Amino acid sequence: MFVEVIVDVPAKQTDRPFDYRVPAALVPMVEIGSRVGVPFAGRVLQAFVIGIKSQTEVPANKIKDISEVLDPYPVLTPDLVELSEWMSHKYLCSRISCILAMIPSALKAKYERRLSVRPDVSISELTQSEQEIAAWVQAKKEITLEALLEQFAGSAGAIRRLIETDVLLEERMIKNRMKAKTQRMVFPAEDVELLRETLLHTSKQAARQRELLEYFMANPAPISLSELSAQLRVSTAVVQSLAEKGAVVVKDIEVLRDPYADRHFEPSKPLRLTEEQESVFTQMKKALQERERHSGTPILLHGVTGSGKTEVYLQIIAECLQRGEEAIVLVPEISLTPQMVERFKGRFGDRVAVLHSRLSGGERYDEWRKIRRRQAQVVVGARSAIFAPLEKLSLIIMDEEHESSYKQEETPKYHARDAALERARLQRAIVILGSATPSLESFRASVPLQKWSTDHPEDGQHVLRLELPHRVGNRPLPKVQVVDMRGELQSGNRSMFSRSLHKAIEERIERREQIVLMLNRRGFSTFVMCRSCGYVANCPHCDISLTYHRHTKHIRCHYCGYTERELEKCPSCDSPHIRYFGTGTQRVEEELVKLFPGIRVIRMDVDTTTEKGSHEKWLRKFGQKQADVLLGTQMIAKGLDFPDVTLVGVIAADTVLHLPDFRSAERTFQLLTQVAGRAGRHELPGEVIIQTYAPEHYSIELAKHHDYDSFARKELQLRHLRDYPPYCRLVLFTISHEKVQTALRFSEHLASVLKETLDMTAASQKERGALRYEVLGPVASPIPKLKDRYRFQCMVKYRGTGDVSSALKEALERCEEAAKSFQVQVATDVDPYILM
DNA sequence: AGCACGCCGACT
DNA sequence: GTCGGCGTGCTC
Repeated sequence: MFVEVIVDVPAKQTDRPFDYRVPAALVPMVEIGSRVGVPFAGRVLQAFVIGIKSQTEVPANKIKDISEVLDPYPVLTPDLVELSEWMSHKYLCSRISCILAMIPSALKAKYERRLSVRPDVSISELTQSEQEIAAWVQAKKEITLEALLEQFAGSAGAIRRLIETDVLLEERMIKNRMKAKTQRMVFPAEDVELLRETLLHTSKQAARQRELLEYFMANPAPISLSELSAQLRVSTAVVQSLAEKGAVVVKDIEVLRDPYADRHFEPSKPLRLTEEQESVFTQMKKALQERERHSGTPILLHGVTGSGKTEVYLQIIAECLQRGEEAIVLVPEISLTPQMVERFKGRFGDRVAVLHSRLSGGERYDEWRKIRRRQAQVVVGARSAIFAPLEKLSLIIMDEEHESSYKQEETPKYHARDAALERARLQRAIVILGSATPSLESFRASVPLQKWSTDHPEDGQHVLRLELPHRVGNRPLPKVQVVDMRGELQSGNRSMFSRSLHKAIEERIERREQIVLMLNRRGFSTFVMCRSCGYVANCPHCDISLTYHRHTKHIRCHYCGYTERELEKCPSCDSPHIRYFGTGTQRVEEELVKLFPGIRVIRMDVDTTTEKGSHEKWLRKFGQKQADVLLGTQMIAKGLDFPDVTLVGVIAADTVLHLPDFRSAERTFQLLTQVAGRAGRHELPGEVIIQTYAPEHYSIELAKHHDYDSFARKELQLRHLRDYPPYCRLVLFTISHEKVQTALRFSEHLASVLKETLDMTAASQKERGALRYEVLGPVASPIPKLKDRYRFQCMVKYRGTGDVSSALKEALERCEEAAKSFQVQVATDVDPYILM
């Protein structure tokens, strides 16, 4: 048996399959997706099996045996192996980076080289320094190579010689960082007769032992030692005595860490669906039933805030489970709150696994293993949960599908929506994309039910659009008032709160209702400026102003981490009038306290929510009405549901609008709609006040009227006119080098190679329809200098159905040699979200 | 990446 | 002569 593997080496040249022989003893343990250890360039490395075959073309003198199988189960399901190939092709990144993104970081192997002195060796024949080293190792018994090199810095040669001459034995290991948690369990003898027998032979004095034996005769289930001693108040000595008599067996067994072990989830029953929900549910159920025949219909669920999307999700998942199948629910990281988890755990109990970044490494590893061992059928998680190793996956739900956090900004720079659609295609699963404000990409691809299958064949390019246009219980959407802040200023109000917002806050405090205040952090001033000469503190390594951090009294670069102490006087004019603009939320908080003495504010921003569990803590406090105002950045716009919130205020709605980003109007509309949806979700009616300097902007005007359809139509028109996604696709190349000239010259080279390869591709695909494309740039990147490197960017814009990835890959390969010799870095971002 | 291999200058 | 510094090319 031979296998093709991808070896865990982060190099371009090795990012291809290598063939190995599987020794007979390991054959039964090797499957597609297995993680194995293989000899590779003189050491043992972790590798992933992507193919199995009975023959190989590799010459016999080259082929080697795999050395071990690292896990009891394959870490990747076959469809994930295939998905990793799609991902590396689509996002122009290495196969191994895609595979590593699919497994918990606990499985990312560390390598370790342990040295020990060979027992029978005599040290006396060695040189002085060699003897010293050997003696040190002997004293330590075993030491890692790293530690030894550090101890005897400068004697690398001697150490190498000792290894080569076999004085030091070297053991190379693939090390798993994560240890399984164990629990001491007491197993009563299966034979009840044996227990009775033991009881007969136990003297009256050993009352505790008799008690315990009687307990086990009544309750023959295994029980943990700690629980047993707590319940029956017996010490472990008693259990030990019984173990010696053979009546019980005490054994450590592996247990999974449960991040929610200390929480109780109130079981919930399916709610009665509204007529609208019911018809949507029926369509979903139909898609699920027909998935084998139609290879899965993707569905866009467009439902206004408070329309009961989650209940529909829960019921379609129940349907999926009833069929013996499995589901993934993707949720944006920030809305993966305990409230959200509770709804899923409450309905499906232990069958739910939760994956998100706030879990500890061990917890995440164990939730993942729970899935791998088929103990969970529903996975709720953030972006990377799309890679959960479910084998009978038939349903993928992506809530708030428009959220930009679904796009990973590190390599591999994948979008979870596209990964979901592709994985669903491979598994014939159905995808449900849910949102109150669908992304324009999804909206444009969607077709309403009436036109489905008549005008649009199921070609994989379209999604079925289902609508939930009303809130549950016919509650009205909140009234939205837009306040023109220019008018406020003209009439003498220089506060950051308009008169309307001020009055509305006052009213809520009086009525003991609650308030959500949102500040769009981006674009709000956080820089350090001299009021005398206008000097702004900039990072010496990046073209970016430094940010003030009040709690540490430091100014810091957000991009490279450069930090210095706060300034006491201006470095340029010596003036002491340095103005520190705190983070936006801190300023708002100060102003609130000043204007409304006694007001209780919970501020949620990066500063207050970095600690584990702090996010939940603050929300719980707010839910228990320990505060009047919840003040925060975008993180409070999503998914929150508090019955007493009757006012939502947006301090400055248009800060994002002026950024040079074609999605800024879309982002503004989405944000305003989402945050407005936090108000009046229950009995009390809600009110929303939006402060802005651009009240006439269509994104604000249409958000005011909750008019998604008009917004989508208008925005699509503009995108079409300006030739932006979803009417074309973008690939962004960012080129960086220490010297401006080198960076620029290489960028020009890359641009011309991109043009050439695209020309060739287009020519060869001519008869199959037009591939239209443009290579833009190079231009200076919006952040022209970062970490002492100058940055330029090239953009490829294309439309059509041809395989552009292959052409771009070829172009990159053709430039690789030059890039390497000039030490130029090229970063590639397919379908970028951030154009910096 | 990181290992072996090989070429070349420095020093026992 | 031998040691170790670094450049090159390959890894089943």
